Amino acid sequence: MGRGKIEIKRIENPTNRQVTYSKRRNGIFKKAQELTVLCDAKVSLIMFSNTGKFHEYISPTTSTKKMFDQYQKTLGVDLWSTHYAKMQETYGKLKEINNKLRKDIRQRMGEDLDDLGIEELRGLEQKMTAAVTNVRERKYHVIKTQTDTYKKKVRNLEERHGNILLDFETRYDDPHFGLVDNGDYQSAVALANGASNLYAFRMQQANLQQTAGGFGSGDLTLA
Amino acid sequence: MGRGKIEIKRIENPTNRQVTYSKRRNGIFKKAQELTVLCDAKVSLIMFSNTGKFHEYISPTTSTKKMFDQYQKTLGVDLWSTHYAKMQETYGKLKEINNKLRKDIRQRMGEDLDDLGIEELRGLEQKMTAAVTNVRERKYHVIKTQTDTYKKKVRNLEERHGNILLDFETRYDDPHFGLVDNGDYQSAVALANGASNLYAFRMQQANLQQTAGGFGSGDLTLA
DNA sequence: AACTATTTATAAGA
DNA sequence: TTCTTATAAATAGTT
Repeated sequence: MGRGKIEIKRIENPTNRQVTYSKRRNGIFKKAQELTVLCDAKVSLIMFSNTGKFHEYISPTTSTKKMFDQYQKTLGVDLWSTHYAKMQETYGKLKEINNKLRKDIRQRMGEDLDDLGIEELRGLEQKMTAAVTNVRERKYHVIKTQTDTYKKKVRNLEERHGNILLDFETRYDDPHFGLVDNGDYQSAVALANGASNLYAFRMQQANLQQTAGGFGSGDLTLA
Repeated sequence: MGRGKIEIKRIENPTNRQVTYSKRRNGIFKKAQELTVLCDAKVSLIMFSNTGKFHEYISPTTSTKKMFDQYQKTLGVDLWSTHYAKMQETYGKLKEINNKLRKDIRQRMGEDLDDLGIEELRGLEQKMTAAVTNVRERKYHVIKTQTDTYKKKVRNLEERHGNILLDFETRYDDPHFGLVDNGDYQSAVALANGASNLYAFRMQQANLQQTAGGFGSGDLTLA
């Protein structure tokens, strides 16, 4: 349909090809639109030129996504559905695992035991007993570690106070040294209350060791 | 392009519409194919008639899926990606939950306790101890139930055998009755071995009660 | 991008 | 659906 008949084969001249592409693209789009209107059809027409240029016609009554959904539905399955199916499958498996894990936990919580037989119950009890032992041991370990830490801190404190007291006593022997300006208020008070209180003070610190054996989280440093 | 010019508007006559659809469909497919060849383009043409009939043209150098991937790539993003992303997100959450559940289980198994503080360990131990108690109680319950069941069965057996023996003894008193044809082989043997064995046989059945107190799952019915 | 000779598509009818 | 054919529409080559 033109000045001359053409053979339907690739147009080698790039300019010609481009021009023909442009003209025929318009033509086919018009046809698509006419078909849509005349026959009340839904048409999706997507084209990429050999240079990668994108053009599309889509009937106004639909959308490209709808067309593709319908396409997949019509052709039964594939395209993305396999991907979808795999995702769904994965999802299902994850959920299943999730449920099993939850059930396991519930049983370890002593619930949902109705469908366990005696052997299973016995095994569960055994495992749990062993586990409790583990937890208990770990607890003791942590307690011990923490206690040791406190012990060390207390020992450190005792040492420092011992030194302070020693220092103090030394300075006490030296009447030229200002007492209160030492800056250690407690030591000063202790001194003021006499020698017996010095021991009490020491003991007070030492007693911390036992108190610290508990689970308070205070940090034992000098104020 | 026909015997008469037509207005581009929906063809109301269904037959005419169908005929036109068919003719023009061929036409547009031919155009698409020519465009593909002449201009080295990629064309995807998908159509649904108003009656839902599906037809498609796709350039031989590509595929519908490829066209759609390219379509999505060209138009930036979306279409399925949002759906995908949501699924991926859901997966992530499920996986995370599963991991937490697993960790919980591991801790209830007495493992992976390193990052628990004393309070947590103490709580865990307490919960587990309570749970073990539950399991143990359930176990005892099941054992008791099963034992009761066996007891009943045994009692039933004893009764039946008591009756059989009684019956047997009665018949034994009646010389007109054929012994072996009774069909009860054991009873017959017991008889053959004398009265003391009758007692032993009775005891053998009674002893089942203790044996059945264990956890064998055999069904205690007469052979 | 416009022109136009010519080919092609197709509306109506069979 | 397919064929036919008069006519409308598309477009190849040109400007």
